[in-house]
Amino acid sequence: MRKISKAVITRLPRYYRYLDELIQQDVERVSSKELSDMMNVTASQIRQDLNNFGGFGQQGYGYNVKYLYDEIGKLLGLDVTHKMIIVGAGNLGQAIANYGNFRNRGFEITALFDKNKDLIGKKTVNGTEIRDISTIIDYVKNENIEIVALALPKGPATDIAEKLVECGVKAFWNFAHTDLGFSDDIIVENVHLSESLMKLTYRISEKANKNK
Amino acid sequence: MRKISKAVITRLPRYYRYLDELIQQDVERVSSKELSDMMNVTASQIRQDLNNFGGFGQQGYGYNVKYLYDEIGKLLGLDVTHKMIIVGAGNLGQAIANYGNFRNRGFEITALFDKNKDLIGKKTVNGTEIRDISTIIDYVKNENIEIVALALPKGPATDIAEKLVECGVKAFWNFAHTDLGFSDDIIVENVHLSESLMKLTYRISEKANKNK
DNA sequence: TAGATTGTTAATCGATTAACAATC
DNA sequence: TAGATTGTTAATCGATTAACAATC
Repeated sequence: MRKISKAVITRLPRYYRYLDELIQQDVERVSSKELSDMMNVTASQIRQDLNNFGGFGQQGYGYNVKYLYDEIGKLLGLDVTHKMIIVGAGNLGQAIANYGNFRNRGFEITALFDKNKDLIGKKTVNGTEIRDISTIIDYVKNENIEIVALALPKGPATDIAEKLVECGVKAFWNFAHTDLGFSDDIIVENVHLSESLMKLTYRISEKANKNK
Repeated sequence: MRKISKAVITRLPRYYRYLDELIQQDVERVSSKELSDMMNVTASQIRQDLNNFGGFGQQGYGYNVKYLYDEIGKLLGLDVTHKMIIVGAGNLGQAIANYGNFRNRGFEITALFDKNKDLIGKKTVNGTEIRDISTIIDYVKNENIEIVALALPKGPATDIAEKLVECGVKAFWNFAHTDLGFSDDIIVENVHLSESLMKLTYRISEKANKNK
């Protein structure tokens, strides 16, 4: 299989979302042209993207919605369970824990961790316990945690992440305002909120300058 | 000025972040080569990117860190104040309101809105009041709000956004799990958390398959 | 002046779009 | 069978990298 580009991978979850909507509308089949109209991308691109992974469609028919949805789900690793913990039980950590759909899609959030004694053992978030961050290393080892969400400031996030890498964690969902500089075999998916907001304000100023 | 590509715009906040770190380390000048080593991009790309906007450097010297930082800040619209409200005062809305640095960077969060009577008028987040969502239209008109952050489920988010567009809002920071299908003069910056997480699990499965 | 490093042009690479034969 | 639409090759477009003259 040839190397899949980042651009293609970024589009997969979006296809998945639109297919989910079609399923909810009881739509059984869809052509690349129909999907292209809904999603504002070219039909050509949809067909190219999908054919990176295999022939999911059928000439003269199009794509079976449910089948394509399931296949993309498999590509995205949503057919297996992922054990995840959240480090940092502030608003952001709690928001992640509460993001309802995650559980339905095979994500199992087994614990949150924080250093705040007022939270540890005293509060649950969506039924999940908040544990003492000093116990995280043993926990991760024993529970075979696959994904660690980092919802705490960059200093402590970097420290914790380094320790966790040493004990075998291979995937981080990083909300801290820094790039964790690990080697390529450690997967880091960044969510840099402030950078997203800056893209927004860039576009605002760009528009303002145009109207001058 | 020629059309700036999305890829370039996405990189600007990242340059900005690294320059900020250099300032904090009292570094005065930096060459594209040095920056390229720090950031894992090519020096050529840095020079190309910056030259879309003007000659910020000096041959034989490199770039003055503070000057370049300020110039990129201006490009990103961070030299002016942006009035923003947050719709949805759940964990995510509160997390956004508490994201400390926003205020320092010229973002003024003037209110949160929610439909939950237990929150309205009863709680403040980082000093900001939670208001009744039924009052949002008048508020936005009177207060001249520029950016609306949508931190609520897709159904209500879509409804509210449509009403707000009618009364003149031009920019949304959208955390709802949907693409708001507005015309091009409405700026929408999406933060699709679940799609980010799926990119992560894609990479996990990809790696697992490779090792088979 | 010599050395360093930008700004910028040209070359390469990769991604998107167009076109159409294959085939359901 | 005829019509529709995919899968796939070829053409185009755009973004990244390389190279080097300009210049501080």
